[in-house]
Amino acid sequence: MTGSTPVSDGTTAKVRAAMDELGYRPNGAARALVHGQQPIVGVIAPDTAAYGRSRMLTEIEDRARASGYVVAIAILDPADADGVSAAVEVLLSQPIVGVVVLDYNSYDTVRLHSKLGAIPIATVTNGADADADVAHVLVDDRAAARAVVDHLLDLGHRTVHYVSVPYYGGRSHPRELGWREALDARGIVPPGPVASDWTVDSALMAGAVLAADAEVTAVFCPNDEIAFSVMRSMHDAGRRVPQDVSVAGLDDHPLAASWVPSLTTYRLDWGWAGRSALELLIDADVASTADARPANMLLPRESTSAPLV
Amino acid sequence: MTGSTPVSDGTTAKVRAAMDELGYRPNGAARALVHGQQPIVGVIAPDTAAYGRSRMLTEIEDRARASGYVVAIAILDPADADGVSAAVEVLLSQPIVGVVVLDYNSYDTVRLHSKLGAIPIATVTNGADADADVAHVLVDDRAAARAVVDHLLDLGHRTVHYVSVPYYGGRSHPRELGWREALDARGIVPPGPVASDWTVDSALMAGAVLAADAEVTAVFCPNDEIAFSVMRSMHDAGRRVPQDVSVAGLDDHPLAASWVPSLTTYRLDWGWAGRSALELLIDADVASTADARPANMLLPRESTSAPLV
DNA sequence: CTGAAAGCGCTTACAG
DNA sequence: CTGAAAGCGCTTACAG
Repeated sequence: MTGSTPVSDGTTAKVRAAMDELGYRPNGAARALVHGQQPIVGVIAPDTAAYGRSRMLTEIEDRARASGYVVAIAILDPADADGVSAAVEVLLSQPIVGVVVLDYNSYDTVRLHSKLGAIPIATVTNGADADADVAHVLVDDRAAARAVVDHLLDLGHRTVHYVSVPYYGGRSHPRELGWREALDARGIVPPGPVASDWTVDSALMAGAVLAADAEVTAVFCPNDEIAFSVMRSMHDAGRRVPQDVSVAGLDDHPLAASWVPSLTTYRLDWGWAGRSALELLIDADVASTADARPANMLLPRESTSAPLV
Repeated sequence: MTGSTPVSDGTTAKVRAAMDELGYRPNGAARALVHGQQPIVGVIAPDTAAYGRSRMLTEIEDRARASGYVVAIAILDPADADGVSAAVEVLLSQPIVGVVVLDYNSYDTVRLHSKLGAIPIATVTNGADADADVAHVLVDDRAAARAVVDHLLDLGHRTVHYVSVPYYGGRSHPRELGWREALDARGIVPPGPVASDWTVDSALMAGAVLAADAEVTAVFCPNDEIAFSVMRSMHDAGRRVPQDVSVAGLDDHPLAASWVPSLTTYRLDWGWAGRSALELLIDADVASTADARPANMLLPRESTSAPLV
């Protein structure tokens, strides 16, 4: 069956026939015992419903299955350190091949555990905590944010406001850094960001705060979902998008083009990121991913325009 | 360690200390060999990015982890029978506890394989192919659709149009059946549905067809994502929602309330469905799920109103 | 080519 | 309470 030893055709056929007749299926656990490893890769991520992660998960699973691996998933709140530890324990109770981490925040926690168990990990990072010790795929959030803010500035806005979201260890999100960089480059002092989290309700409130400020003519949101809610709040406050306020997001969510007005955003190739991270784990031939670099791009749409004079 | 045999406290402590020092972790494969089963449950679903399924997956994983199970996922196009078979093989190469099927369409395929391997399965079904032989959680799509269409009719619309989507074996989707039922109950002959699939582009085209028909004053869409696109097409054609055309969806997508106009829809408790399906697999005490019945409900919002006279 | 032994890392009886 | 044997279902050398 394994093909490791020459066997006559007749015998092979007889064995195969018996297998079919009995519905025989090799026991993966026994196999794993011998090989010392299960053909399983773990994925750890918070909230896989968010657009980027859901894309990555889909592509990881697809790529893994193509190579005969099963994907085991743990979805957790990275803030819950105990929960993360427990989940890692459950995952590592199987002699799995490695773990793909789709969350920057729980990154350190997982790395800790991975060291304990010597389990390989690969992570998708936006650069903030890239670490030469850990295999990672880089998604350049900062450059993407800069491109969006530059677009807004190029349209003639004097400044661009930002909705901030919590980030790893109290640091600034790379998208926030990109926003600051773009303003700094033109000698503009960044206005104070309006705080939000990743929920719809919180984003609606942040949007209301921005809508109430007559100075605001352009808003950059850290992702498209937040931008949708901000546009809603602008509408509720009677401020037209883009005539009164331009709003831009980041990711290119599937609904971004359907929204009224359609959302200006920046496409990030999350599918590529997920796939590449997985290959880091199961492929020796890592270099092959280098030339598959994604075509990220700015997508100007209806939600942004020059400010009214 | 297993607690199956009495051991003195001193010895227990020494063993624990040694475990910590060596970073010992029991080998799950060896354990599984003895027990004849891995603490793994499989999940088979197409496109986990869609709202309902992403909710179910999240809850399934959460519930499974709480009981010490790992969730192994296979994401596949149900139309691809060979792909489904292959994925099931990969999944079943592990002696897993069972499989939760989140897709009505691939249901039969999986059942076939599950019979071969005698692997228990639990499925989330909308009633169309409910089968007493298979453990299932019922999500009453038909009743939900009826409630939405009734709402539209109650507002005074003479009829309600429908965007149809492909379904299992060429049959009508239960949401389509609910739509027909509601119209039939009032003696209204259902207008021909406009065909679409689950993609944004296809829904936009269906919306354009409906927008071009001056007779159309109310549209029921099989889910919220499609409704969003239909609203976009209405806008592009210069038809106002809800003044000229009322549009309603089904699911209560997180963005439904943020959309402009906010979308009238019907909340389905997908989290409950996923969780319950998993419990069917790992809990002997199935009855406990019965009284946890979800509070589904109609959510009238801005996208629907009485027709202009 | 074929057959039988050893061993993967555990758990469960079963003697002491 | 402690220690050592048997066996879970496979794969890999190793004799014939």
